[in-house]
Amino acid sequence: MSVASNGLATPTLADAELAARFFRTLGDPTRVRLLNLLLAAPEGELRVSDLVTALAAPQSRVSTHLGCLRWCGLVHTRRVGRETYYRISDPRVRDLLALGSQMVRDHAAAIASCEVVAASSRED
Amino acid sequence: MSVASNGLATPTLADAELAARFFRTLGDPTRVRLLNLLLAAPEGELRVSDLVTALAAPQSRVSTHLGCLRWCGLVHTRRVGRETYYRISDPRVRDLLALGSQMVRDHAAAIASCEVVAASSRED
DNA sequence: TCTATCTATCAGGATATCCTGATAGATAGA
DNA sequence: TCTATCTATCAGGATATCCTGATAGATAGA
Repeated sequence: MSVASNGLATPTLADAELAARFFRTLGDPTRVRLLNLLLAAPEGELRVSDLVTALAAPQSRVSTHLGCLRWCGLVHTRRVGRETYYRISDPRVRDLLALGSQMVRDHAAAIASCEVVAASSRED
Repeated sequence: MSVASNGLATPTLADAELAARFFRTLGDPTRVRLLNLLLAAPEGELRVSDLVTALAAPQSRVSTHLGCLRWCGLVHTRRVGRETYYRISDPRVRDLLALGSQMVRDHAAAIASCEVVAASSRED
């Protein structure tokens, strides 16, 4: 990252690609729900089976998305016997989701109808 | 959105879908770069042609992504003759990108190698 | 040891997202 | 009026992302 003459950071293309990839990690409803469930968990952690129940989604889908979140460093795991406990690993995840949710509230109508990039050839 | 017994907000599925869609808006490197350029612009705004030059990207790509950002309410525009000026419309965009960049710095290695969901059948 | 349970991962297919090059509408200036 | 410029949008194709159902490995308990 370089610093422009106005003092603002100007990320490089590589920085932008990483940032975009990072935001895409938050760009799936199942992952958002998983993170919210973990953030709201009384002990701060839940097992895969708890999350499957809470989401009412197929176990394979839950595990795959948890794997994504884990790989990207947003959650970490603790294995006990045949169960795996998941927990948010970075407190900023909460801030990020809160900020996102807050903005969504203000732009809800626009975002709901917003097609990413190509807005034409789909009925949606 | 409902509020759980522990006082934490538990977004509904619809909320999660909106939030995910919102984060996907930030999930493309071209859009991240456009937002960063606008945030760093001296007057707070730039024309499409300025952005095309800065990104060294095809004009159609720049315009399409700007259209996406505009549609989702992150930027707004001002037309002067045949030129269009773009400007960040919500100050929280800066906070969001800053928070994201900060987290990326700490998780860079993981995120760089992180495949979203399906991690197997691609060489990348 | 044998069986049920928990989780991670794969295969195959569907859809969303993105790209490039071309084009059309509007406008400025000659 | 005529031409060059600016921007938005489209068509067609490529790739990324996601889904479901099946399966394999590990472990607990009978």
